[in-house]
Amino acid sequence: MTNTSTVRLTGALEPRSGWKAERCTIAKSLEVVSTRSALLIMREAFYGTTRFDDFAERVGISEPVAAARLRELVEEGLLEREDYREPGQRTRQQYRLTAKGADLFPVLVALMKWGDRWLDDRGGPIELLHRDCGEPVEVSLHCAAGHEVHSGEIDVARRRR
Amino acid sequence: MTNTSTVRLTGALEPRSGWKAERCTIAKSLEVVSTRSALLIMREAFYGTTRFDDFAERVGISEPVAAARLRELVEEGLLEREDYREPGQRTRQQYRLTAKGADLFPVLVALMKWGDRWLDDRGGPIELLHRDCGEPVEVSLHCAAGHEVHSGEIDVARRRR
DNA sequence: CGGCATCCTTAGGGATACTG
DNA sequence: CAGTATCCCTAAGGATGCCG
Repeated sequence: MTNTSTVRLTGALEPRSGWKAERCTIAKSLEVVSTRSALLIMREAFYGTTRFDDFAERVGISEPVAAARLRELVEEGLLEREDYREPGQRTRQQYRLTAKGADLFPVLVALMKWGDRWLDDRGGPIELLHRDCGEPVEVSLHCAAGHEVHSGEIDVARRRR
Repeated sequence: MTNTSTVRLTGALEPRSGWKAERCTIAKSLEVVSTRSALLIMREAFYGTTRFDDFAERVGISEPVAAARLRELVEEGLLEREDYREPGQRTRQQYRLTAKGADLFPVLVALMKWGDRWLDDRGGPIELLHRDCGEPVEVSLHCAAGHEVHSGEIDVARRRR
């Protein structure tokens, strides 16, 4: 009997078919955000942090590391750097989420929810609440027909086209 | 005006409140699976891979790295190692997903979907389909009341209790 | 088959000091 | 404030070879 948590590979994806996942977009995503510091900087960006020193301090990394990660995240298009000046103040810089960066939010929530369930004895320190209705926010897998789906109920196929 | 992609920190979470995210479960999760090889091994586990050599070959990592990551993932409880013997065959080992490991699936799907949208010009090489109805599988954020939610519509609060 | 031992290179990251 | 420069350490990972 096979593990009920595995997906089912169909069509041209069986292990002996020569499929090597070289175009795997999980791997591609990890090329961009596989480091702890990169994902924690993204977390801070979602929390509203925009300034260099705040990123370094709140993530708990040194300035050289913050500088390297921020530069890479800007190069990859997840953050954009802009100067701004409030009336009577000097020019400041800020890093802001781009659409590409903002779209990474489900990854962070999925990591947080997993950690809440498996790595914290009190279910995690914070809660995400839908502002409109106050209900807790969850991450889930579902199909286009609206059914909730688990890993064991999934077929994997080459994208047709 | 603030970035519409950021969440809103409420109550005792404002930047000057002393909140330092030291119990952050995103950070804790990344302690377990922040390396590329760990997450790609988990991907392979979901694809049904169970044997040492297959992990190393299909992930594209050397045996020493595969050995180190598999050992760590077993220690962390995401995989379990077991011996099995088919009738008339010699004993083999296999690595199987635990409940804790299987629960990581949404993280991998979220990474894959992000990569499909932003890092591949054809929307990604593979599709996940709900076996029961054949419809594509998506990952989404929603509240307990069933509303779809985006990052800009979320309040973050300390967990009450 | 399922590893481990050894050696090597590179990347991630900290500490400190310095600059515009 | 927003970094850069320098130095150092450790972790990630590849290559090769060996072993039960």
